[in-house]
Amino acid sequence: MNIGEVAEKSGLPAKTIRYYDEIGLIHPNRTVNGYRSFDETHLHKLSFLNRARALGFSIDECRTLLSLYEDRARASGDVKQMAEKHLQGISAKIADLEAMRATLSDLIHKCHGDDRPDCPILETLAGSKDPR
Amino acid sequence: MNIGEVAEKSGLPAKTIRYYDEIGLIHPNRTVNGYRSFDETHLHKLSFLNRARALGFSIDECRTLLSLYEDRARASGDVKQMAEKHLQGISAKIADLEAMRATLSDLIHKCHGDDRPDCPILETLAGSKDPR
DNA sequence: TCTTGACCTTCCAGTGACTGGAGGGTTTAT
DNA sequence: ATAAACCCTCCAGTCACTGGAAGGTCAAGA
Repeated sequence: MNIGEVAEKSGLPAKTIRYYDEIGLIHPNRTVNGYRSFDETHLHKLSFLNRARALGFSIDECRTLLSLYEDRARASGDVKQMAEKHLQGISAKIADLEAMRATLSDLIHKCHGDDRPDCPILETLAGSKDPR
Repeated sequence: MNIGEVAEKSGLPAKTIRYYDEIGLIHPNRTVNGYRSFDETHLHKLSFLNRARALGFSIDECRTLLSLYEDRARASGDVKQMAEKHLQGISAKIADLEAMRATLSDLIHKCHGDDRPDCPILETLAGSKDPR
């Protein structure tokens, strides 16, 4: 398979696949003309990467996950631990964003939003009012 | 005020304040020795920026917010519109992260997490099982 | 056979918003 | 006089791509 085909099948842009090659996440063969050549195993790995990235794992975490995946003697506990740590990070981000959303939503409700210049949003940002 | 003092008062690192100067968000004066010199107005703007950034506004959005703040004839509707659009972005991010969290949490529950190698997390990433 | 268009290649630069560090000048206190 | 605590600029790195330039390759049609 050339890069275009594997890109379509894996769902990853060709650019991204070249990048994954560059940073050593995958090791496609090369044909005589210099084109990258992918087999089913490569496609499988790329799909794996696509799913792991969609779950928010970093490239480094993906590297670890891939090596765990390829290690037939791995302990599922190792994977679970990684996933749990990652889950904590996601939960923390959600909490941050929810705090932002609450504050912002509150400010939006307080702002009449017409042609007049007085605006609780700006006033809060300026520090003249408490954001809660 | 020197940069150290205004950094402490505004809550922003000195490095960040230099960066904001570089990209033209603030325009401190300079003393004869070349040090940046800040007054209350600068401090006020920096605190404004700190709060706006904490609410997740991008630097470009902050630039707009600052100019709206300084425009005595602004319409609060403009600010509200910006804030609403931003709120939508935040809500979208939360939704994405919540979907990740749900999938990940489910996978974690399914993984026994011991010394044995079989692991539903890796199996799902590999595509052999449906993540729902 | 020639050409066109769709592939593929590498390399370089840019994104956002900082952050770290090197290398050096200034000020303040002892 | 010197040491600590400031301040300065400039450069490189972060993360995970993404866009674009400049050019080689291949398959199909006229």
